[in-house]
Amino acid sequence: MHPYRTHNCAELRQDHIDDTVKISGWIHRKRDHGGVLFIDLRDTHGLTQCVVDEGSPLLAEVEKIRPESVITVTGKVRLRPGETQNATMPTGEVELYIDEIEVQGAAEVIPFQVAEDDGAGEEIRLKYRYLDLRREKMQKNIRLRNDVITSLRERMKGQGFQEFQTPILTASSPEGARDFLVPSRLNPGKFYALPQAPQQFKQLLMMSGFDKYFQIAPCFRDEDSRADRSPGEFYQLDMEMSFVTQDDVFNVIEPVMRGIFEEFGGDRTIHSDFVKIPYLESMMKYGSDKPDLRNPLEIVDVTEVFARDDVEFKAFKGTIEKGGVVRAIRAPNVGDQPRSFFDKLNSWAQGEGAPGLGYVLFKDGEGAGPIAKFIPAAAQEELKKISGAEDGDAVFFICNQELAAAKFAGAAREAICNAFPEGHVAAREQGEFKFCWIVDFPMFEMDEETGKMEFSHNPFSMPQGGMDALENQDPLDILAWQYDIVCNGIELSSGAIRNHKPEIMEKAFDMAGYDKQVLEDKFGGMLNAMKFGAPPHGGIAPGIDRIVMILADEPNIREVIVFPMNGNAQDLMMKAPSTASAEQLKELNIKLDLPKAKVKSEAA
RNA sequence: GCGGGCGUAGCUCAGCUGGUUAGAGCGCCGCCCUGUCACGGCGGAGGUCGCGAGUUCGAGUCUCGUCGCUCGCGCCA
Repeated sequence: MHPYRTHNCAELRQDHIDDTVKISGWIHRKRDHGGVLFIDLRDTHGLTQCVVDEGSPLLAEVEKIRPESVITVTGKVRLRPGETQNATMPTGEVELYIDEIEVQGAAEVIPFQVAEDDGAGEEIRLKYRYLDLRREKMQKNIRLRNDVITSLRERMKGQGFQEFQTPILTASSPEGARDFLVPSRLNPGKFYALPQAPQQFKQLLMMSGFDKYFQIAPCFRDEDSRADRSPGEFYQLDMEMSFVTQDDVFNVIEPVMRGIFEEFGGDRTIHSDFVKIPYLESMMKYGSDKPDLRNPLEIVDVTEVFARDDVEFKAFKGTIEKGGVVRAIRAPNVGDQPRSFFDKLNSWAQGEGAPGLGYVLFKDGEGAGPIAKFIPAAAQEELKKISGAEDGDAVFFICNQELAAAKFAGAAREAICNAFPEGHVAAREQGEFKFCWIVDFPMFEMDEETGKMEFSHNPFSMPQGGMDALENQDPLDILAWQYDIVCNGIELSSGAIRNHKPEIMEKAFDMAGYDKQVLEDKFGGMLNAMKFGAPPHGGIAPGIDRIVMILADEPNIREVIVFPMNGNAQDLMMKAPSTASAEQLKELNIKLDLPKAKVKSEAA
């Protein structure tokens, strides 16, 4: 007989009755009745009830073994008597009568409960992640993650993509997020950077003649965390292909996404259309470049109404005179909402730093609410016309400079939708995945603080119109072959048709204020490669953690990562990051120059 | 870097307007219990109320500072 097990903890059935079997696992629960004692033995597959029968010499020993200890038990499978069968357990018809028991790994008293969700906080869960991972929900999430990744691989391979591995120690790049740096011992004073994405490598693979690349790629970015952004590192389904247009990339990735969400989405439905929304339209209608299309509210521009001479709302007029805009959101059928509905939204807006959230409620044929008196009837009619509002609807207003107004209107659109009671006509749709492509991103944007022109997204994107556009269009009007894919308000990925022409590359970087020397220094490898025959190519890189997070219906991305860091990019279990020894630093030619406050807290 | 929330037993939390010995559930320890499956019963241990200052006759409770966690903004494919 095998030393540890003949079956796993989910296998035993009536077929096994009278067999002598051996199973191993963790003690999930113990129920001690004095004479007879039950153990639910757990492994990753399931649970099996084991019995220490009355009069067994093992009783005293077993009573002392704590929950979460690992044991191996040997004994005979027996049918459970009549009404003691448990229909809620797959193995509930039978039980194992223990003849022998061996403790493989004793457990001390555990800091939180594994067998049930006792609400333990994240800090302690991360410190004892291996205990947390034993819990049913985490096992399920991680299994889902594994299944998703397997399926992604198969779907990509099925479309003829080859899987690659690219370097982890590589060069820093000036665009994008902050890099993680790794000092080089062999090259004093020099540093590797961890890749923010294998961007250049995958493009170089295209230039190397591989047609279709993909990788389950680790990416490293030294940026602050969010609920949907794991600090430090995350994984992408990174892909790139040659001789393609934007539509070709969409046609490859849409069936992958649709397939994954159908396969693992349970009873949630996927909208068949992956709607394409130009960036500018998305910012106007949804106030965001990652709109949640389950929210039916739309934003409209009503600047002209508030600019009318007969409208006397000074707060908005002043902003309009300084070039600002007024955006409006129609909230349907809120005539019967209590005053608190509007007050809560107003205090939400104030909490966001706005003066408030003005509105007009159209009720009984006239406009009501705090600012209605500044808007004469004719102008109110105009507002109704533009926003589509009818009697019983309210229209909320946001006034600011264009970008700020768009962003705040986007936030207000979400806040208003969230404020609707359950079952409201405009409440967020449930049980759906609504995808969209955001396309036609601007190539450049103006940094509001410095007034300098910058790449608005990826500097390697091909400008629409190529060299001609760069030379002859207003830079701020140039669009890029740059796209994002969004699901339920979460940005899953962005991608682009890349710039594969060195002269366009040089021109674009020049326009973004990069010296030719910088381009040489930082992207010399790829720029050179472009001069030796580069195919047109493009790709995309959907975030795997986010996909799994949506599929698992988890509000926090750390719930689908085995060993995540906390919000401050610390691994509480492994105690990373940690200090380096004097020897290590010396070897790397590094001297520390720490801020005073840090030194103090370190000492304390 | 900024703003909101939280910090009380191993875990999750209660503790009203400041007032005697800070509570509950789970867990833990002991005893009892022959069929449970969140087993049950009786008893018990366990607290720097994050830390530091202040106000007060008196602070878990009020004030200020500080640290930690978390959510959001900034930042960021």
